[in-house]
Amino acid sequence: MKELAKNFDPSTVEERLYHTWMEKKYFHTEVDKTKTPYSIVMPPPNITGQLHMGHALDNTMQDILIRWKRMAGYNTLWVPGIDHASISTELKVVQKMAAEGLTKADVGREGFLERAWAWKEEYGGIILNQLHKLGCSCDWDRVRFTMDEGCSDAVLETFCRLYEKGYIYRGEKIINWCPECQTTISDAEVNHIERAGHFYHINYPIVGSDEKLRLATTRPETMLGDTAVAVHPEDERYQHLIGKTCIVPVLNKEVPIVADTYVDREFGTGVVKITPAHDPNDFEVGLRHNLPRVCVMNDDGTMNELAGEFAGLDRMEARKQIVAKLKEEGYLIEIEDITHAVGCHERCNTAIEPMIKLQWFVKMEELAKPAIRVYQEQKLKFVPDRFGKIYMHWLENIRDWCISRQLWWGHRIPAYYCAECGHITVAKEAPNQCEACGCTNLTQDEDTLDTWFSSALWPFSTLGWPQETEELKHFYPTSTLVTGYDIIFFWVIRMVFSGMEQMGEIPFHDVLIHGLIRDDQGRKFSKSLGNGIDPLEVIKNYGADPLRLMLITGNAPGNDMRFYWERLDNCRNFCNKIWNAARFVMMNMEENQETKLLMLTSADKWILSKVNTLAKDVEENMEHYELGLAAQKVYDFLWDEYCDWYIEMVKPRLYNKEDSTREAALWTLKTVLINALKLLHPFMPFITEELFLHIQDTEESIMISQWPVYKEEWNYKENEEEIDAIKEAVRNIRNIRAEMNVVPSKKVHVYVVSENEELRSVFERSKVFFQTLAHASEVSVQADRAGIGEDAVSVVVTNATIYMPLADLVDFAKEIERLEKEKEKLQKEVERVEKKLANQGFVAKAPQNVIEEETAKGEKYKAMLAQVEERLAQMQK
RNA sequence: GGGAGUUUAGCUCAGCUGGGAGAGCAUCUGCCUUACAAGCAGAGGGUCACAGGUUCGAGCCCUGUAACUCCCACCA
Repeated sequence: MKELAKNFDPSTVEERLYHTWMEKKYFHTEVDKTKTPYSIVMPPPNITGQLHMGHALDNTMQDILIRWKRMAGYNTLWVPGIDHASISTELKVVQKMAAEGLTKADVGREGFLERAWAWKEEYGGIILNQLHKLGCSCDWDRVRFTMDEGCSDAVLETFCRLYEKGYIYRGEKIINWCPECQTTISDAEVNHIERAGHFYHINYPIVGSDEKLRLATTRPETMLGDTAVAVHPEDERYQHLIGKTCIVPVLNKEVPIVADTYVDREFGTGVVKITPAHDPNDFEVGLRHNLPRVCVMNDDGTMNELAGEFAGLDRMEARKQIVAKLKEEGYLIEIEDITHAVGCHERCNTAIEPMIKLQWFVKMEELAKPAIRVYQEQKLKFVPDRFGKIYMHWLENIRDWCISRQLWWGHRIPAYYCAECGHITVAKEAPNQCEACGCTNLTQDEDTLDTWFSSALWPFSTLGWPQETEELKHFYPTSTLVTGYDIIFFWVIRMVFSGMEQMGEIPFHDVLIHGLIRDDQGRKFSKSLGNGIDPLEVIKNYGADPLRLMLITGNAPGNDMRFYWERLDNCRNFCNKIWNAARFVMMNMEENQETKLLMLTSADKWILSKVNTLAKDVEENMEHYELGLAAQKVYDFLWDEYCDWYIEMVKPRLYNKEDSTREAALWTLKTVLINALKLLHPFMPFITEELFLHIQDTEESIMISQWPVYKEEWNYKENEEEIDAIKEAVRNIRNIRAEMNVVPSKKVHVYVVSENEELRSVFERSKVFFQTLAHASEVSVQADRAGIGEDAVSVVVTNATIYMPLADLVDFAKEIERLEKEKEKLQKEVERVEKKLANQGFVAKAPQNVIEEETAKGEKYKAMLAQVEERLAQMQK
């Protein structure tokens, strides 16, 4: 048996153990139809990112589930992977090129893609290696990338299928345009940020009248694209103007005054300028009234030639100059300061410009229906359930998904345009000729797909789809998806409708949602605040196990949590605690033990019973995804019950080599520890494995050992009660001693007086515990207080009174005072119970077991009260 | 405008289906007891945001109020 170091040092074990696990292929899975499948696909981290606390939490949770199910005998599969993250990566590569003085135009599409792939090769693997450090037990033989051959095939297949069914279409619609990134973005990528702005009140003169229409706008530059002014059809103030025309100032253009219910009569003056090319609502109004669309902006956010004298100016500069001109010409009435929500690109925070462009869309209405249905039918379950509402709300209000991006890094849209007839051919393989006119003059669409288009297929593309692989048949639908609530819109929803459409089945049964990790002040981790904490740094200083335990405990599912170094200290200390407990057990074990008939004592049976219950409780928590509660229970068991009580109780038997129950103690120490380590393994894989290997003196890993289950033969209820009585007595003695400042080195004679014969025999057998745990010099168990001097302090426990002669230390008056207080307390308890039991409603309606419990409590307190009273009577004599 | 979450010990948070309030850290006291001072033994500290209601019984369920946080949303 190898000696253990005095303290746990993660750095010496983690790398070695992980290496062994990899070498022995413990993470690898083959389809095994004899076992129940349990599968998880990892939310693929972006190749641009680095491992942050969110990843650490997300993957720890997945690893816990996988390790648990693996030990419990399931055919477990955890597929790791990475995401090409089209826009983020493209921006990174562009930045990198900029440092070399190059632009995308300089290197061309091919050259750019070469650089992007090089980026992927360089950085893509880094984050996956970081997951090794966390201890993740994913099947590394199955690593996938959203742009690898299989995933790309799945993307093309999906695109073609959706196109054939009419779900994908190309259309000229108003989209979100980022002038900075020069691409479209989806609605989900727009953040509405409250910003200070101005409300510009402007007069639009009516043609053929002296009247003016007063209206207000936050974006005066868009008036250059105005093609109408709208009022509510039932607004009495403007009835006479409907159908007339007015003049757009500065531009001096005549536009119609239309009536549309979109206008809110209550808001502002009830008059709205209509710019169909630059506002989603105006676009709709324009459709209804057949208005022309005038786009006055270039892709880079500058004004175009239709902006007349403002052409070439940036939109913000144009705004200033237009306002100046309005003022100069007397059209500007007022500038009001307001704060309003401005749509911004989540990647670069640039204010997005709604623009009309010809883009590719996914028609969502029909696709959303099955996704709604599976939730309603409870086939898809969210944990915690409240996130299901967010999911539903989004699906019920879904709009068509703009999927084309003006980027190069990504899946290129498989649409080919005919130069002769304009026909669009959509096909997985580049066609040789136009399917309409047969000519060969075809060019492929320049755009790529939204990065989430491929992520949406992840649960089945990683299992081989569109091929009908064994893996796909066996592991789809996957079991659990673990992800943060911030990604439900982007990803979860799209996976569900994609799964339903392509596979005809949900992609996963349960969606386990977690919150965000924040800093100790509750702020989000962010680069600009510089408050980020690198998980690798934590692992280096504390170890992966403490980090994992810290992330998983002390926080309710779905809630955000704060990162506290103090909690990490505590988790590290816990590691050291169990390390030393194991060290203690091993120090006492001998080589070549003979297997003797085990003589289990009450203490042994008590702790076996406890670890047995623990297995049951942990299992139950795990099944409900209450991972933190499960971990907490193992923690409490090991520290409180096993270390602080059991090990202390067992020491005398170990130190006496002649003790006939020594073998039983060692066996129990080992058995219970092994069971607890197994229960802890999913949470803290490294330390549990290291200790397991040492204690068992084996090569066989804990990660493929059998998960503990509840055993009826370890149910020792009576022994539990017995030890509980001992613990109560010991605690009370310690309490008194501490209160009276009796130092541990001062041994005291302890008298236990009880009328209960059975209890006396329990205490009689347990004298040693009073000696070791309560520093008793001698223990006398008797039926009455014969022989106990008057100078004793006393304490009342269930069915017994304990006396300790402490002659010089006892202050009679104080002692009486203490007992009076105790009496008062007990009287209150007795009253409380009696009142409850006298309540007819309670007796009639409360469940039987509750009534029984209360009755038992009442009797217990009454007995204790009698004991206290008796003792007081003695003292007052 | 709609929706969700939070409010429990000095701090950060648990508390699973309603049956006498918990942890870690911090504070105080005493211990270097041959597994662990990253430890052991003890102590103090909470009208569970507020107001009603349901119930024999509410931190937990219902209604309302307040404060904070987040998400969604086209009010120009």
